[in-house]
Amino acid sequence: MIKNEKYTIRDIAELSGVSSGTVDRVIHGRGEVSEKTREKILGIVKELGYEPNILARSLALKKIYKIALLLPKSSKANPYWLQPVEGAKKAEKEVKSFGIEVIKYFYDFTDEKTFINEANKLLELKPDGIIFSPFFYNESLEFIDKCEKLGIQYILIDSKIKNANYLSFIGQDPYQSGLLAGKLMCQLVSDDSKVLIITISKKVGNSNNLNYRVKGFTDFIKSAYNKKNISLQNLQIPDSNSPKDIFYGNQFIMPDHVNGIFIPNSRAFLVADYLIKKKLLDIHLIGYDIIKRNVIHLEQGTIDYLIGQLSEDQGYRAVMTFFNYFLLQKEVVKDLYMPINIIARENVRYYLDK
Amino acid sequence: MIKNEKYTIRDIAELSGVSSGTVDRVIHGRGEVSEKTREKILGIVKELGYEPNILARSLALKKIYKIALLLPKSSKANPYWLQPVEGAKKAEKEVKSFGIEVIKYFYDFTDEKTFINEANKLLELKPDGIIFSPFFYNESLEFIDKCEKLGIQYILIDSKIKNANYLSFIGQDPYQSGLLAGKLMCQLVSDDSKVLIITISKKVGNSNNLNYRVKGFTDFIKSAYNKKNISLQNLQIPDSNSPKDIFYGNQFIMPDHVNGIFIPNSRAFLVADYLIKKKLLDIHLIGYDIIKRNVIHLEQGTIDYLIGQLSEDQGYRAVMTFFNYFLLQKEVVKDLYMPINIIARENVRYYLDK
DNA sequence: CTGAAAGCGCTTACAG
DNA sequence: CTGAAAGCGCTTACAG
Repeated sequence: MIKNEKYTIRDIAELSGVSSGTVDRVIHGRGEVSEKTREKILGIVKELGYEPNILARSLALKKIYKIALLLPKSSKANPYWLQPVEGAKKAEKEVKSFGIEVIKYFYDFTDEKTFINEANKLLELKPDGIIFSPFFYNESLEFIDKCEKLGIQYILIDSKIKNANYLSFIGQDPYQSGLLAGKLMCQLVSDDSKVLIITISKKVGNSNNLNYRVKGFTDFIKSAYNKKNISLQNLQIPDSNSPKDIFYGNQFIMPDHVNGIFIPNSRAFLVADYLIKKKLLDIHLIGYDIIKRNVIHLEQGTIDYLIGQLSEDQGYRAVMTFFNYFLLQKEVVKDLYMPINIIARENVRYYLDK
Repeated sequence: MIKNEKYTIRDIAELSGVSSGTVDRVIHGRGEVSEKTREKILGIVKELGYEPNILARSLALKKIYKIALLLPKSSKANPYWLQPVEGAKKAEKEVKSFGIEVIKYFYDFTDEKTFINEANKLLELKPDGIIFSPFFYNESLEFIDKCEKLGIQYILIDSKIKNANYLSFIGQDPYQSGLLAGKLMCQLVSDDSKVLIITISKKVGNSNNLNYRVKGFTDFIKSAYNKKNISLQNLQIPDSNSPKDIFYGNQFIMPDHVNGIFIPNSRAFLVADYLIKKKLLDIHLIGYDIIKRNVIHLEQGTIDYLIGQLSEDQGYRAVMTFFNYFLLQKEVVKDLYMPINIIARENVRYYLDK
C-alpha cells in the first residue's frame, strides 16, 4: 500500500487486520492489547512512517492543557515583566485552538510571602505545566519540590536554578552579558578612566543574575583585552532605602573623575536622570533592558548602550515549548540561551513592540 | 444562550433557526442566502463573538496551500541563503498539519536567466503564495507583474521594492544598519584615523541594500557625532574580477595608514584572511552576516563586529505570515523590520543555530 | 482483548 | 434559497 497522501489510522487498521480503536490503543500504550497484535501494528506504523494527524486528535480529544504563569507583578517602576506576559499571550492565541490555556499569577517582587501565596493558589488549579521565574531562591526551591512531587512539569524563565529538574530553562547567560558590557565600556572610555559599578536594587530576591553580570563585567575590565588601564569602583545602594529617593533627593554624591558607569539591572534610567540633573553628561552609561524610561535616555544619548533581550520571546517560547511537548510530543531543548542584544540609539526601534 | 465554552456553528444555527450549512454559507460569503436570514445570522455571530474552530475547518477542508520559495542557491562561498530556507522549513513543520506546504526553487545569483527560469517554473505550479527576494531588480519587477496579474500574493524578504503591492516585506533597514556600523567604527578607531569602505561583490544583482549600507555608514562618519576627524576612502572591487583571486593572489594592495575597514556585505572574511596574511592585525574590521567564515574571524579577533540578523527568522516569519493570512485570516504587518543585531565575540554563540 | 459506533466542529455535494 | 447527510482523522465509552 503506497499512498501519496499521509497514512491514516484507518490505513494502519486495515493493513493490520484490526479496527482503528485497537490501533489507537497501541499508539498510546493504553494496554489491553495482545502482544502479538501490538507488535504487528507497531511494525506497520514504523514501516509506513505513520504520523497521527494532530488536528484530528485535538478535535476529538477536547483536552485543555492548563499552563500556569507565575511572574513578578509589573508596574510603572518595573515594567520589565510585562513583556514575557505579552509573549505568553501571543503564543496562547496561536495555539489556543489546540487546547492550550494560560492562566496568570502575579506576585510582589519585594515580598516573598506573596510569591508563596500565589504559588499555592496556582497549585490548587492543578495545572498541566508551570512557567515561572525563580526570583526568590529559597522559596523557589520549595515550590519546585512541590511541583516535582505532584509530577507537574515546569519551565524556568529569566534565571536558572542549577540541578533542578526543569523541563526547560529560557534566558540569557548573565556572566557572558557582563563580559560584553565590559567590552563596550572599554571602547567608550579613554585611557586611565575610572568606571563605577552601581548596584541599585530595592530587593533583589535571591536572584544571582545581578552578581554574575557584575562578575562578567569586572572580569572583562581586568582581562588582557583592556589595554586602557581602567580602574573600577563598586557602589552598592543598600536594600533598605528606596533607590528612587537616593537619586532624586540629594543623598547620592557622585565620586570624582568618573568616566563610565555600569548598572547591572534595568534601573539605569535613575542614574541617567541624576546625570542630567547634575549636568554630568560626559559620563558613559551602560545598563540593561529595553524599557521605556531607559529607551528615552538611549535616544537622548545619556545612556550609551543597553544590554537587552527579546524578553517577550521568553514568554512566547515557554508556552510554545509546552505546546510542542504536550501536543506534538517533540523533544525539548533543555537550556535555551537567548541572544544577548546590544542596543544603541541606532537600532533600538527594531527591538520595540514585537 | 450563554456558554462557558466557545460557541459552535451549531449554536449559531439553532439560535438563527436555520441549519449549519446556511450559517457556513453566510460566514464565507458564498451567497445563495436571502438577505433577511443573512442579516439575522450575522447579528447573532457578532453578538456571541463566534469564532470558527480552525482545527475543524482545516480537517474538513483538506485544502493544501502551496507556498513557493524562490531564493539564491547557497554555496560554501555564499552560505547566507541557507538560513531563511531553514527557517521556512521549521515553520512548515509547525503548520504542515493545517495544510501549508512549501516548495523550494533556487537560482544562481550570478545569472539573471536562472532567476527567470525558476520563476517561470514556479508559476506553472500555480502556488497560493510566493516568498522571494528581489535580488535582480528588473527581473523582479517583471515577475511581480506576473504575480499580480495572476492574483498571487507575494512576500518580499531581505530587500524591498518600493511601491510594489507585496503582502509583506520582511527584512532589515540597510541604511540604519550602516549608521550603526559607523557608530561602532567611530568607537573602535582613534582620532584622525583613516577608514576604508571596501565593496566586494562578484555581482550584486541590482539590489540596493549595499548602497544604502554604505550611505548610512558614510553619513554617520560625516555627522556631528564623530568628533574624531575620521577620513573615508572608498574602494570598489570591480564586478568583472573574482574577489577571491584579488585577495588571495597579490593583486590587492592595502593603502597606507588604514585603521579601520567596513565591508557592507558578508565577504568580510576575505579581507580578514588578507589582513592575517599581511600581518595587518591592528586594523579594525566591521562586516555583515553571521556566516561560519566570518564567525571564525570574529572569535579570533580579526573581525571586531558583525552586523547580523536572525535571517532564519525571515524565512520562518514569511511562512507564518501566509499561515496567519490564509488560515487565520489575521491582518498582516506590511513592513516588518527585523532587529539589527550587533555581534561581537562575546555574544556570537547565542545567534548561531537557532 | 477487540470492534462498532458516536462524536469533536466544520464543509460540501446533493436534493429539493 | 435551504436542509440533511456524509466526511475529514482521531478518540472513547460501551458492548461483547
